[in-house]
Amino acid sequence: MSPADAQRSNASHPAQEAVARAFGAENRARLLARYFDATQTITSTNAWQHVYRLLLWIDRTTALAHCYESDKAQPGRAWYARSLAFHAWVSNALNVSPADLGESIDWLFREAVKDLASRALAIRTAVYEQQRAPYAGRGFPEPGEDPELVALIKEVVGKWMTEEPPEEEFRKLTRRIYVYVTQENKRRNLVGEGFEDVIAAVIGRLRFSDKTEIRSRCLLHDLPGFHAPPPNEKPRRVDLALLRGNHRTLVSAKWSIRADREEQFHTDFEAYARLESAGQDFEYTLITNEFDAARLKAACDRRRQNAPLFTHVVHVNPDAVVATYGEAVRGSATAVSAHVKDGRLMSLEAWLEKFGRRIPDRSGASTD
DNA sequence: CACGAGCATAGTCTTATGAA
DNA sequence: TTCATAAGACTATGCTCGTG
Repeated sequence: MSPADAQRSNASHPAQEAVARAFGAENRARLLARYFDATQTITSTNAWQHVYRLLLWIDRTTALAHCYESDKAQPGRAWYARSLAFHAWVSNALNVSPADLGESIDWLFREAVKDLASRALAIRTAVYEQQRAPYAGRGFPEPGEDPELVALIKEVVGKWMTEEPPEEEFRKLTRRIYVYVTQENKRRNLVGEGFEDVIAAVIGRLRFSDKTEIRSRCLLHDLPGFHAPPPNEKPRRVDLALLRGNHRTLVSAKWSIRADREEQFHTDFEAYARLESAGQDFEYTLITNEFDAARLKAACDRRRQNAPLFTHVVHVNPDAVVATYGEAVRGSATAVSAHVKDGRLMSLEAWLEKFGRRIPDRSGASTD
């Protein structure tokens, strides 16, 4: 946190008070501190549970835990069955009923947006009146006017209405619906950077035998043993960097993966390798919550020259992927279950365990 | 404080491929 | 022909930072 950030953040802020940037680094850190301070045990084994409690959410169109693109997860389509299986698996693993899962997950988003809705609906009345004044009396539409949506509502529930609501109330309703629906689009930022934050927070709270320094979204050349890029090249950032002794792990943390974004894995690594200045190996590890078998397979198999691109490919919980695909395993899913079995697709737990055990004295030199 | 550029996050939508 | 999978393109959004 920079001095300016520290100055802005007021320690006496009550938890519910409005914050300037609900999804910003400062507020995420504040919320995560609150969450983890109230959490007794954080272990490699339950790390994935914290990830899901904090970040996983319910897809409103299916009312099931989100694991795949919404359009392919609609009732009757292939991923609806898998979404059901995933929902069942998560509920069971978190020890809540399928009906209550929604209240047990998505903590970070639900906390961050708590006062966003009311702020989105708020109108600075004086300014608003002034803005509309020149057009007064000309029948200009009011904000929230949406005859089609109103017609839809009336069509479905109208017969239960004892009287016709005033137009103004319908405008309030349509505005609230709009805010509610579009709120979902704001999730992406929080999931993405929040994923990095949560992993960093978990690692920071695990008791490793060796001290580990964790940096989020830092510049590559601020890490030991990396050059600054030439002036005509933009500086590189690393999602997550773990430093321990002379051991450097660069982590790419992606909640989900798409083909076009995969290309970046390669160009990022190419830059990292080219700008390496210490003449020593570094790890390049992917952590993801992607559920698509083909994308996971591609990440596991992706190569650079004569070696796998990623030192490790880590999934929040591969058991969830296996359970989601269920019995009907074919195509890429076959390869993925093989990768799970042979450890190429690692669980977050296994990766944290492995990381916690490693002692960086490969050279045999004294660490004193 | 307002504004915009630039970067970054992710999900959604569209098109291509291949198998039944 | 139909459908799921796979690959790729596109979009909605927020934060940070610099500028006026």
